Amino acid sequence: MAVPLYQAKAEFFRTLGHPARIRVLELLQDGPMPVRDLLAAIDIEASSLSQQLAVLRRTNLVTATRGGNTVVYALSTPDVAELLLTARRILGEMIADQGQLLEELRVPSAKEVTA
Amino acid sequence: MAVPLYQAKAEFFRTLGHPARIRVLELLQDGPMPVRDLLAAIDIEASSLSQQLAVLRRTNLVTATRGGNTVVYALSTPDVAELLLTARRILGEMIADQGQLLEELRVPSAKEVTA
DNA sequence: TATGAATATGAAGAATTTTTCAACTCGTTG
DNA sequence: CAACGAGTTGAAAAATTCTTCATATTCATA
Repeated sequence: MAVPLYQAKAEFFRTLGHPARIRVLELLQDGPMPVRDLLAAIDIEASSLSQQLAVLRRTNLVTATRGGNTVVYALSTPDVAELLLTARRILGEMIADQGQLLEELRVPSAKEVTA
Repeated sequence: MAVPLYQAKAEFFRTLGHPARIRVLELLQDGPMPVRDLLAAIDIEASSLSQQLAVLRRTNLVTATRGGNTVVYALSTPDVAELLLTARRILGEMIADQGQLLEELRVPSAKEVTA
């Protein structure tokens, strides 16, 4: 079953399209981290985190290695960090533009974006 | 209702996570294009394309301007093209790695990726 | 103005993805 | 070896997203 490239791309982006998964990737930018720590940082049920980690593993965005009792995750390539950076920049600009627009229109936003 | 940044990011990626939407963005990289042409290029029902265009509009990734009887779409910022480029590169590398792995293992892939 | 072409929208059902909960695997330690 | 802690997995229910189809809009033109 051949998968056209544009569909592969869509799948790729879709795997980035989940809050927990994004957070995991961002945490891993600073280096490998055991599940325990991810769990502490993300505030989500252990089981749910595992599921999302499984998604990231399946798509080869991260790797997991078991050390004794704990499992340590890491980005499988630093490129991911770069992609996140680009996305962050674009999002920043888009939000800035919107903010500017809102400013111009003097309309209070119903849904503000914070850090 | 405040939206935390990591959630905004997830939403952003999710809107890229659909084959038709990716195709639209890629087609628009070469410049603005009327719906008619998008429709001809994408092979999807007109109504369905409209829905996806609406998603892209809502997230401000594209802009639509009506000229007489036709509506022309355009990327709202060239940054989007850059993001797609980065993603394309990463995907290429990831697929290459997988291909290499498969090669090493001499295992035929069940699901090949083509252009 | 009536008709037609291009595009958009609303709503219902179909399909996918998330969440949740119980059960399970692996090492560790008592 | 039994009991425990760390993670993972499977399956069903809950939530979201897609497709589809009928109906609207909007402009052009007969």
